[in-house]
Amino acid sequence: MTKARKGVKRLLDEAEKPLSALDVGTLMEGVCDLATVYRSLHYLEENGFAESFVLHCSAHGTERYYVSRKAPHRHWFHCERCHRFIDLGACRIGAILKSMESEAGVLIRHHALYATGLCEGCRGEDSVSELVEKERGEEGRE
Amino acid sequence: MTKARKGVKRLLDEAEKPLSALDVGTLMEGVCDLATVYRSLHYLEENGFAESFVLHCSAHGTERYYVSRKAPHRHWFHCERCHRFIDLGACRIGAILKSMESEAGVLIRHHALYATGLCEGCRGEDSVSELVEKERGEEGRE
DNA sequence: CTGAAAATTGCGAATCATTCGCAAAAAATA
DNA sequence: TATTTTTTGCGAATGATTCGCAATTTTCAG
Repeated sequence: MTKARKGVKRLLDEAEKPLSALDVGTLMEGVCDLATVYRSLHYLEENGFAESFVLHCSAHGTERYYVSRKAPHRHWFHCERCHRFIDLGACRIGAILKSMESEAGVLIRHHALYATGLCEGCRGEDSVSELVEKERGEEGRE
Repeated sequence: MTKARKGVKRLLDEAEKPLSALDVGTLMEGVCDLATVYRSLHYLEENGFAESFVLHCSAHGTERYYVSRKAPHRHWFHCERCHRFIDLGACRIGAILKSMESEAGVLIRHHALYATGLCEGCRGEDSVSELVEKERGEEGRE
């Protein structure tokens, strides 16, 4: 494994949250090129060292996020207000996926689950009423 | 509601699978511009008529897919080989999300769950052994 | 070790999905 | 029906990601 790949792998292994290619690119500044970061992420994902999911948020647009597969598969929450990831713990939907799998007659090889909303710190009265109000206004319209 | 938005809404309401902006754009050909399709999709999502998730696949790259919110929330499977969507049925992870929500102290307002793998038709012996073999080779390497 | 042969990088130029600016056209209102 | 407010078309940005290709590293056989 080359220096670039080792470096990217270590970043993912040590990260306590999903990293975007750009996050990794910034952390690898001076070590390797951004194109190499992308190629390394692909390499790591194809070889079972990492996995990714794509998330769209107002602050960062649509980006693909990577996490190490060193630790057991888990799921993430993304705050719509402060745009931070919060760990939702280990995957608990294995059984449900199994039954969906057999009912639909498919072979599931990967899955992605993430939730979005407001984190503990961001759901102060202001933010909540603000959002609820916004929603009320919008849903009402034709 | 304008003609363009009505048209896009009807397409989503009648679709039996998630549609990408490009899918919608093609179906709206001659009716309205692609930029308007994007704007209409945003309008529909913001106003509770539709919801979206982002999926990356080898055939179509990273695209955002939209589904109507007319029918109850459901989840989808995407075949890695024929790249078709298959309905996995109504959402069954409400309770799990609720517990994750309280454990993490967050307020979940949306979630996305999808699975990928091989659909019934695509997991013939050839394709499966091919994939398994590919994986064995890759996972082994350093 | 050591010198190919094979695989990976850097860099800059594409791509691709998506968004924007702005004047023209359509819809909501008075 | 005139007027104000929104939306649309079109073409030009953007932003993330990918590609081509020569230069550089790695890997490997000897």
